[in-house]
Amino acid sequence: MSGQITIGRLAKATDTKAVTIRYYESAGLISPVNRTQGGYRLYTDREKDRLLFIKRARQLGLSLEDVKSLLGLADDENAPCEQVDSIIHEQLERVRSRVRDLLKLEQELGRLERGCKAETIGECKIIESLSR
Amino acid sequence: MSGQITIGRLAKATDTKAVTIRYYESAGLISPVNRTQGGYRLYTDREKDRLLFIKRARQLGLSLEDVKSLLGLADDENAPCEQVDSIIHEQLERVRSRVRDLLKLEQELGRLERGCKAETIGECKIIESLSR
DNA sequence: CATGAAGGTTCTAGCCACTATAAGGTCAAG
DNA sequence: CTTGACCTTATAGTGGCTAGAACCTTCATG
Repeated sequence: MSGQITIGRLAKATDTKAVTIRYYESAGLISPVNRTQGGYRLYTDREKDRLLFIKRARQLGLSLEDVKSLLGLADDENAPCEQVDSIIHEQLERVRSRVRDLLKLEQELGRLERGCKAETIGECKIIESLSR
Repeated sequence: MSGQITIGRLAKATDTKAVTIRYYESAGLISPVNRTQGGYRLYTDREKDRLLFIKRARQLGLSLEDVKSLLGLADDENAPCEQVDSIIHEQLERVRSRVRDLLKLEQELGRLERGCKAETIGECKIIESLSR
């Protein structure tokens, strides 16, 4: 029961930045909240929960678009969770494919690194590989 | 000895897009070339080689900034190749660290995927995890 | 030599998810 | 009432392109 807090406190409480919270509002992930007479945004636990949800989803590497979908889905208790599953599944596939690509890259970079025993650019195997 | 070619032909020859080549020029990776009377850029093998160098470096995941440095270094035969090595080494480290992160993500996403046997959002373990 | 298609030119805006900066207004404590 | 921490909006920038508009050039045809 922390009552109403300003954006800075919410930022601290959720380890986000105030600008990011405002950005989420402008992007439609968090709806506009009540303001003080002076125009300061006032947040409640509701927004804190929502922001933490967003944070956790972002930590899964999901796009804001996907996070937005999840937030929408989360609000309808009786809807089937197929779409949730497929968002997660597709993300998993993206991650797996990215890992495969990066492992190939790691191999290649490793080969280059080990291959170069030169002192000067003229003899450098790395520059040589890149040049053809 | 292909002589002078227009941007579209260079693009085809290097599997790049013309806009990308112009972008590289504006970014300082390729220097401005001679033009026809009508203003068409005319490229030679020199630029073709340079572009292929850029492509290969980009395939290693290097930033245009790093590619630019490599191009600069490549031009000085007698310079030590330390800096080349360190660009590659740092990229390798970035890739390794990214792989580690993505593998953790894969674990987490896999757990979520396997954990959800629910039919509706109300019982969905994924939404539950994200909600706290 | 005229025409038309294919391909070139510059410029501007958009993508994503922020980050940075400026110029100003509000709030609470002392 | 002043101070200083915090808030406000607006604008521009990041990287590495991509998309589109409006216009101009080139070159193979008829």
